[in-house]
Amino acid sequence: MTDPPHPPPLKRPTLAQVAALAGVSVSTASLAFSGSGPVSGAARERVLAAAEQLHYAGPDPRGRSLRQGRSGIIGVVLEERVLDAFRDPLRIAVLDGIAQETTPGGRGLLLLTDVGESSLVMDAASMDGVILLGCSPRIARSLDVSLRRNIPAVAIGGPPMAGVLTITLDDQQATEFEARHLYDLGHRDIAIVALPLDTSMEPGALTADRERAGTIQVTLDRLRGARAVFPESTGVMARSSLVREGMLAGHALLDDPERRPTAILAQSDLLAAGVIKAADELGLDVPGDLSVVGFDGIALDRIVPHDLTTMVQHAAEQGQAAGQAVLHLMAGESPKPVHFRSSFHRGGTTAPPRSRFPNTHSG
Amino acid sequence: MTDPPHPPPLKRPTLAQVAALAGVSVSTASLAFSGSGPVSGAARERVLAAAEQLHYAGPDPRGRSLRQGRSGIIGVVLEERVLDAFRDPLRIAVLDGIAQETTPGGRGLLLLTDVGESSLVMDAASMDGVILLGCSPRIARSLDVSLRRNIPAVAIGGPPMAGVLTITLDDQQATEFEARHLYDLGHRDIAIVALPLDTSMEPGALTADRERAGTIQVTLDRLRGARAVFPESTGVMARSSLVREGMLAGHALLDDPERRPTAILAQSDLLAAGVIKAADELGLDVPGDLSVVGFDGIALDRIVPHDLTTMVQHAAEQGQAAGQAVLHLMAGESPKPVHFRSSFHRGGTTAPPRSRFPNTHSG
DNA sequence: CTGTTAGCGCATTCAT
DNA sequence: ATGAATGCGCTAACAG
Repeated sequence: MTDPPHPPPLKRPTLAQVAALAGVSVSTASLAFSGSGPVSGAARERVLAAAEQLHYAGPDPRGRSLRQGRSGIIGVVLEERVLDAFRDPLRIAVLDGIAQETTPGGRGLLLLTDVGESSLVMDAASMDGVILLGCSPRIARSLDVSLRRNIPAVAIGGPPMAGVLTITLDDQQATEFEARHLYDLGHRDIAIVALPLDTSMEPGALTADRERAGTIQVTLDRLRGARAVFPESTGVMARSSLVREGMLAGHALLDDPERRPTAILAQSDLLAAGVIKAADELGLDVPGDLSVVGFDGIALDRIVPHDLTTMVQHAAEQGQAAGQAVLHLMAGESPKPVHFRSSFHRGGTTAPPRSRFPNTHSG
Repeated sequence: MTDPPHPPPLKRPTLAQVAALAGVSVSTASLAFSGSGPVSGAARERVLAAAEQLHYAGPDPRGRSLRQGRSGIIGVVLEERVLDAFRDPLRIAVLDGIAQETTPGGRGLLLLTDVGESSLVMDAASMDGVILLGCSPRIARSLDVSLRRNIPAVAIGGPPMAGVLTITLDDQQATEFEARHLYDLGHRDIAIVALPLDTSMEPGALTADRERAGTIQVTLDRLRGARAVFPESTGVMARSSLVREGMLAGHALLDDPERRPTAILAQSDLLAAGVIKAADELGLDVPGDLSVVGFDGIALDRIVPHDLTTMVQHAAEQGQAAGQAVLHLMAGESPKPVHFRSSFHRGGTTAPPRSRFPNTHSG
């Protein structure tokens, strides 16, 4: 925060000046703008004319916000830089849902990226409410400030936190459902392509050590769901939810024909798309040689020509629910916690495993 | 704005209360927090202790912002709803560039979607500066309010507007360059897949009427560039920059073998990817049977297995430039206008057209 | 219908 | 090094 000492504060006309020019009191002028009180048509006319003449653009939000005790701004905390956060179509859909609910009524969304000196931002910004996207414990630090300010907070996913209305997701159960789907098809040797376990972790094999050090709830939950069916399953951790990352992971898991799993459970659709592309490059048929499931249910049908088997998340609705919840909290109400369930989409990327021993094929 | 009458303003501790508890004056307490003046270590200690005890989370941004005349908030105006705006990877990159430059120093980005009652938001939000993304004239209305408030404004692309520092792009020249590339390869019969001409326009054929009614600068500029080389060229207008839309457009242009162009100039890489997919579906070889160029230079190599010939825009840098410019304006300086040039990327999706009359093939 | 009064919470003079 | 006073621009009570 080493700005030049005093960025010259532009001089703007004030309501008092307008009132003076119009020959009315400030309160009358105020009413003329807000329309929330009885003002004679003539008075209003004069005020507006005076405003026009002075290039007065309406009440200054700063004064208004100080007086009213609210700013009309809702913060959205992202855990990554914008580029990474919005590369994920799911997150965009969530944000869109939030925007749909909250921006009517003259409210705005303040984007806060929780990187570096973000706590400064949370300090400096005046928000009426805050929505948290993403959910490592590091975020708790930022959150702490909001809570101390008594700013209503809503989180989507993530661990339950005191003072935060959390919109809960079924990551674990949903993944377990998928895993069971693979199990029921006959798969016994599956591999996982996981999302990052921690923001500061390098991608690589999914070792027990790294898992223990993991902090990102959604990754851990989905892992847990997979382990409920395949306790010994392992795999690789990707750097982020990107097709490219999925390809790298896919090659890591599939390049060696000796140790190929019969199915891969990817923790996002984009990762799954990458895995399928890797399989394509290796000449493997999906689902003939390899079953693949994703997670999210984003429209992927143009990236890979497959109809991906996945768990569909209702992202826009999650965003809307978060938006509604924070508005309710701001109004002093006590909205009930919401839980979202994913829906299973049986696409065309899963099938029974090809027998390892074609000659025992009892057909 | 029909909120319940009086959303109960949460009671938060004030600096005065902290000062009282600490046994110092408010000004001393203020200095203890801002650190911008001489305070004895002992006094600071006492103030911080008192703050801790009262759960005081630091100076309230509202009072501070009113007093200092600035809020630390930079507005970003989008012309569409979040979902549409951020489906475009280019826009995300631009936003990321903006964030990189502006969010250090404790500033936040306020997302303003210019839909519906947006002008309310521009009225209500206190911003120190504003950056405009997208550029239909409708935006001028929103802008008007900011300008009247003397809020520094920077636009990326779009028509020059009074009072706005515009970061100019070379859409027209860049498209002309691409068109000439196709011409030089021997193409004489090309079709255009255009971005929307107006936010309220249905997709369909690119007629002269619709073009005249077009309002979106970037689309018009790129059309103009194409026309500089192929004055008679026509094509279709897509609904937005999406692969799916590109496929629809591609089929519209390619399904009838009798009237197939030898090359398609798409106004975005995503549209180009869709065109290529449509060509694939029709059994057409790219670039053998059809040359395709895009625009933007986003990393597309995982969506279609082609290396797309395109004009690379330096999106992140554009965002950074806009961020820097608005910061300079806020500091009272007069930054110079910036112009960005796209770079031509010769990929593998363009080649000379196959002769229409193989038997005249003079090889 | 209109004007008067009184702060909202804070950073900043200018004294001491 | 500290404190007292001032007002940033506005809106909400209340009084007329």
